[in-house]
Amino acid sequence: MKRVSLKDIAKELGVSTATVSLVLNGKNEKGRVSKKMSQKILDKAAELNYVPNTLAKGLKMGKSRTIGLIVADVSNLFFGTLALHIQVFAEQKGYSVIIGNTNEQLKAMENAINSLYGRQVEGLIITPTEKSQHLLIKLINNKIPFVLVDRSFPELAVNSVLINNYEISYQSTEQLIQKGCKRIGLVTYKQDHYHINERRRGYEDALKQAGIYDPDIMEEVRYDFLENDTRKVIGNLISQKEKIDGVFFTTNSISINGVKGLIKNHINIQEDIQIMCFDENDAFYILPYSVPFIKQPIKEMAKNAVELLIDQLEMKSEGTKQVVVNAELVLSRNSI
Amino acid sequence: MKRVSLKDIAKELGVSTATVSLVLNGKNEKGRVSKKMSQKILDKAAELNYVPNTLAKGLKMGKSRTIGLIVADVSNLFFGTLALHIQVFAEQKGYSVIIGNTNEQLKAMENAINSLYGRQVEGLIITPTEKSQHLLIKLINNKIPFVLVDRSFPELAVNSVLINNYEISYQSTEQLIQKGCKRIGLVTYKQDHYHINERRRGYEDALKQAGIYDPDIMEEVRYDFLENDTRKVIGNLISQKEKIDGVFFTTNSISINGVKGLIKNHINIQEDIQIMCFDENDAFYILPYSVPFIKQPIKEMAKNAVELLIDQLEMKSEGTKQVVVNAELVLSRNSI
DNA sequence: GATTTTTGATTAATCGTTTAACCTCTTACT
DNA sequence: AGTAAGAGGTTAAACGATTAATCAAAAATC
Repeated sequence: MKRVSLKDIAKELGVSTATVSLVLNGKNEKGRVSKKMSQKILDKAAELNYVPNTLAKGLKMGKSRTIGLIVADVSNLFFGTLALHIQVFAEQKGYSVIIGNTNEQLKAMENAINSLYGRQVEGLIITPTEKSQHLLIKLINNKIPFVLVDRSFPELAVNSVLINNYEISYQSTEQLIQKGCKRIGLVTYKQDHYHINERRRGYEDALKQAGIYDPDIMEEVRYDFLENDTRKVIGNLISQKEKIDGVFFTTNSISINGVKGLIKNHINIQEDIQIMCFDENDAFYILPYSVPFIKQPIKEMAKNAVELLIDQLEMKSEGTKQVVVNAELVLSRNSI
Repeated sequence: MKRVSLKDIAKELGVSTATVSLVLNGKNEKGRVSKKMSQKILDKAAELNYVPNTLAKGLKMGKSRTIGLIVADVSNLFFGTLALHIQVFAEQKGYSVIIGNTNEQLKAMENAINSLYGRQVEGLIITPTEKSQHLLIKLINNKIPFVLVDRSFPELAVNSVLINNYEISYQSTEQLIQKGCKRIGLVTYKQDHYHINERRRGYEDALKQAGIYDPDIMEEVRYDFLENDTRKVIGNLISQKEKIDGVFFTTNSISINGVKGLIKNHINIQEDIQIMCFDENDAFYILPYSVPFIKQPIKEMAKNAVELLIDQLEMKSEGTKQVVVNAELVLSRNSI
């Protein structure tokens, strides 16, 4: 079925498209179009089921009312939830969302940016991949508004929405210490993401503060070999001559795999070893022992990212802004 | 920064936009444009960082190369994963994805359809809400190609990608029976979704076949009061005079809440009661006992949905097609 | 040398909207 | 009556791209 255009309505009514456009956009101030005609146009539009062509409008107006969202990982709950919340908030503000995916690949991020740019997005919300600073700088030079979420580069003055990675990690580690842990291991990614490193720094500082810092029980795993590497480092950790009594996992995926590894090695979580996990997971509510974890306020992050971006787009705001939302330390399973 | 258009390149080179367009689209067959000119245009385009305006092109060509994705629930891992896989497959085929969200609300689904239609999507992939048949019929009348995923309406001859809900549920229930369960309860949604009811039917038929069917231990929960209702019905189930020894949960969210409820009531899963959960969850890999569950092939569903839709768009296929992909019964936690 | 072909481009219309500028009647005012 | 103002529209250009039709000059053919 051919789509109904302004022209179709105009033709049926014997008026010009200008008149129709004026009426349908509520722009007939000062009685430019008569009541009667207005009504006829409105009626006809409804009758024909007219839906304006957003592309044409966007082309003419130079505004697409679309924002691009570039996320990292297809199969990660965190990004999925973030994406869908962003969509909801954006829609509330009258913007549509087109998504792009990087799979943590720099090249894919570049492609996504170009593709979305070609689709005339007015701005971008991005969870940048490692070493993507130059792409962001290009965006800045081209004056394309964007907001980073979840991750950022401290050396770049850009809009961002992050959680308090350092602080919450420090506090979480302190918790373990308060519980009596003396040798707290770490499992983190081997990479160069600021936000992950901040988590590590928080952990390290808490240990130093308590005087129990030991680099020997800090392990790194590769993103592309997460399962195997985690299994391996868990093995390392538990076979230390001086037994460890706690572990801090710096991401969701590491937490899951770390817990799996501990269980597989018949470690009794909470009795033999205390753990602290980054990110929420349904599993933590279900396990027969209480798993303390750091809950990221995903919805709030989404909200802030959308607002920050749209403020930029609508010129409500100048300069860059760094928003930090607080993660929450969930100790007891009061939800059960 | 003003976006670079064909016109800009043309002006700088002193040629017409037509020439530029021809070259940049590789349409200069039969030597319509000279080698030299071609190269100059290509170079200039690269120099100016030209990115074609997909909106303008779409307007002109009557093809947006965009598909709309309408999913149900923001915070559900299943849909998030589905959405992102669909995006990846669509991109591989040269299509962008715009997402809409229904939150299981009929009105929101209608809005989403209109919004996406206005954005000239060429087709839609939809997880339809309850009672949305009339919206789909409208789509059919307007000859807008679409594919339903995860859910469908058996009375409508439409394209769909579903899993083998009935069969896998039947088999899963048989498993419980084989394990020796004699009284297997059910927790499902109180609603009118065909796919969920098929799951129930599979469960029921398996019980009937085994001669242990009992409507008294089939419970329903409301979507909007999932947590409370689940807690309540779990209470009902475990306080039956004749003790139940198994439960079948028909969705992911019900499974999670159901397990929570059982644990809260100090039921010993696997010893006191066998369970069977619909949908994968990290939790099931981590629990100290093995939780059998039905794993949906989300990626395959996404792939099929995208292919089905694009075949329609590109006229490779006529009529409607119902694809059924097989879910997998995961019994042992061999992943740990 | 005249005509045809080929080469290498341009012109102009079009997609669906928007909007500044213009036009033509009525009606009102002095 | 003459003119200004208001009412109610229309015209036409523009957004950025595509493409059928056309054109001019050079090369090839007879």
